[in-house]
Amino acid sequence: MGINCHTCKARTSQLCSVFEGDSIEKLFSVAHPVSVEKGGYLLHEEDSTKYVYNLSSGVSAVERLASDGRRQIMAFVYPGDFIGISSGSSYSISDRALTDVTACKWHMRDIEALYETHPELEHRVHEIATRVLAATMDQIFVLGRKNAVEKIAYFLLYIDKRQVKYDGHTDEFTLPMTRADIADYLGITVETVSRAFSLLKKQGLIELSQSWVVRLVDKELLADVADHYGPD
Amino acid sequence: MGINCHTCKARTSQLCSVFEGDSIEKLFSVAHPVSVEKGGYLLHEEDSTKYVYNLSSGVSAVERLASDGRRQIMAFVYPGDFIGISSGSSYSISDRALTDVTACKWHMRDIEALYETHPELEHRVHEIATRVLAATMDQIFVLGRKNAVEKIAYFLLYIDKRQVKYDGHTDEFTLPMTRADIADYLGITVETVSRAFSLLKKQGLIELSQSWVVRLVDKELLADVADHYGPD
DNA sequence: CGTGAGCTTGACTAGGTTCAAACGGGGTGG
DNA sequence: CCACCCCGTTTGAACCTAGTCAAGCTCACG
Repeated sequence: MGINCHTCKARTSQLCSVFEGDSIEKLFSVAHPVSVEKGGYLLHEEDSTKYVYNLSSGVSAVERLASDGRRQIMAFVYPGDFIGISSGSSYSISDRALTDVTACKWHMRDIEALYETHPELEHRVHEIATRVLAATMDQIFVLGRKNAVEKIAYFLLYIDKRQVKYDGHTDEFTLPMTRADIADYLGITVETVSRAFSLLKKQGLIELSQSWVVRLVDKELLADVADHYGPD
Repeated sequence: MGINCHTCKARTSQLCSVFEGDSIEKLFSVAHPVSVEKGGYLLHEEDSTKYVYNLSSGVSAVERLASDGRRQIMAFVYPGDFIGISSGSSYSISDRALTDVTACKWHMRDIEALYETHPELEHRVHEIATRVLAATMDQIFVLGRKNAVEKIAYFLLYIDKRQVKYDGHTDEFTLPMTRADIADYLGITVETVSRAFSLLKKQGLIELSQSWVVRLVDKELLADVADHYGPD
């Protein structure tokens, strides 16, 4: 899998950054590198919650699937992000790779063993949980109280904050997720996502060179739209 | 405020139960009892995150208010529940008392000081955070992928699980929140909440002796409705 | 007994879903 | 190499769920 801490995109993540310089080997020595190809699952609902993951490369989606096929994506996961925070003995969520993905997997027991020599580690794990919670609260507001266009504007700014930019173009990025994924993240349908993209394009707030390559032309205005769009 | 650990409804909460018997005084001695009357706020968005709260009596609502008046309730808080898990230096949420409320307030520093003598305490705090996260994930699914009737059925079962029952009636309870609160929790309008209640009543799944006194007649069927309601 | 906040109900509207068709681009096999 | 096909996307039109606006009701409280 060729994961190397020194070149890893997650090197500066909340977890790994506790270990400076070569001491990172202490953490890496108990890590189990995993790689999953696009469409596969890093994590299944029914899996035991013994393990936690730190994404090294690629993008994945934390999702829940109902018996009748309705899907809800809880979060998109980027390099350095954490997966596996859970209560109970099995996850109630799955994690699907949107691109080919590599990650470090740890037995939670091994992480906890490092708490003694690196007390800061425990604080970080706790910090990660509260940060995830804060992001989740944002999403609750978006799902409950925003209309389709506001949701898409919010989504684009959210992705913009996290996504690696193309070399020259500061505001252009490639979406790793399909329209269906976006729809399932925002609680709307594919068609509505597509119509909202078209509308923002027509208004000149964004440009789409390919359907999955987005350029944010006017972030200020986009933020206004994310705040409020509609009559008056 | 007359809070007394021995009669407190939160005595068996995740936090307090770490201290058995009279040792609870160690926790209580650093607590600041607070009481807020119906409609008041325990917590404001702009407040510092130094403090955490454990509700002793009453019910409150964790909410976020947008500048244009849109409100989203993140959770209803019952005795024993925690408030104040947050990242950053100020809360991005408020907590409004739905009834008269009493709570224990601690400086987070004082709780952390107790970690040394009671290591279990730190685990509990962490456990609380992950539990809150799990509940929040449930809500995301509900907001994103359930229709109005499913939302109400889900809501009633959710309240049923947490709410104190009337002496004789095992399945009858009093709602501390208004229809508007329910609407803001589920991301719908007051009218839609009211119509869904009427529909469930007409179908014989619930009874309403007063608009705020609910009896769940058939929980099994209600659970089915919460899972799926609509065409086919 | 009157008042008002909260709840219910009705009629209409609108935003989003559903169903359907057409488009586009990338990959495969002839 | 090109044609074809498939998957994801876009667009259109009809439909429907939930929102909006408005009126009337209930009940606790002064």
